[in-house]
Amino acid sequence: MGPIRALLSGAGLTEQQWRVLRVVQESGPIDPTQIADKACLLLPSLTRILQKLEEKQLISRERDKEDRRRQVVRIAPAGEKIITDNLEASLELMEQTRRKMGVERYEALLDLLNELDQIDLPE
Amino acid sequence: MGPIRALLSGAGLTEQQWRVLRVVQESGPIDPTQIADKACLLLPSLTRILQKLEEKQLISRERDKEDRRRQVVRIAPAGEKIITDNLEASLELMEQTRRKMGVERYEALLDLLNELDQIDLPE
DNA sequence: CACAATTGCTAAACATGTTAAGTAATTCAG
DNA sequence: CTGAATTACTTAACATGTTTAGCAATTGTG
Repeated sequence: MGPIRALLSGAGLTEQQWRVLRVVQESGPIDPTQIADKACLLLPSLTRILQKLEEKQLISRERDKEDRRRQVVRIAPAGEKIITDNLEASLELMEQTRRKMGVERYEALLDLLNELDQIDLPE
Repeated sequence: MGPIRALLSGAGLTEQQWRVLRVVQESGPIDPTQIADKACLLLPSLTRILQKLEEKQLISRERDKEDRRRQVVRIAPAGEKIITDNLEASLELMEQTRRKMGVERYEALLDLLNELDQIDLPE
């Protein structure tokens, strides 16, 4: 992730803030619990990240009207802009790593990591 | 690492503190730069960890007499005890994961991770 | 309906990762 | 030999991982 972090630091974002922003952008209005699930973050971490993103006005939050325990998170215009400004370069960097390592080996690595994750969860 | 963290929390240690302690125990008197290398830690992180381990009297530190920029870290008796009390269970937990995943797949995962590490470093 | 359990999130405390500066000791070039 | 690198750490600041508590809203049950 080193090169990607370098790219994002130019936009004033960390790796996780970027991941959360992308999840919100891709999924549309979404609640924090689902964001945490998709971005592989625990809720306490996400709480802080959402606070930062909201301060920077990259997202907006409001209470869910059906269930007032929940929130609805939406991406804000400034957030959209950061994504369009950086998504292409970010994907290219990932693609580079994938190619350098070899697509097959790369996929094998992801599979093995998922397997490890599955195996260790039940403990 | 979840189960191992649970084991170590009983001994009042974190995963990294344990890793550093083991490196010091295995290598004998050693300086922080080499510890950081073996334990895959950056020096700022290691500085704090050594401070904690020293507070707990699990290690001792002294200046190197040849080069006073350096330190020599040694394991203390209480540190030895923690290791003998926990090493076996810790190794057994790792072995379990290894077996559950399949020894071949496990080794393949380690190889692929090393490869990824090598590939991304030169960037 | 009242109350206990659950759910969704936040707060706080502690440990580490990461980067940038700072300090003291040592080395090296001119 | 002396001032400019370099080396070995340490400190500080910020972000996140992790665990444990806490609070408010909601749900389930008798």
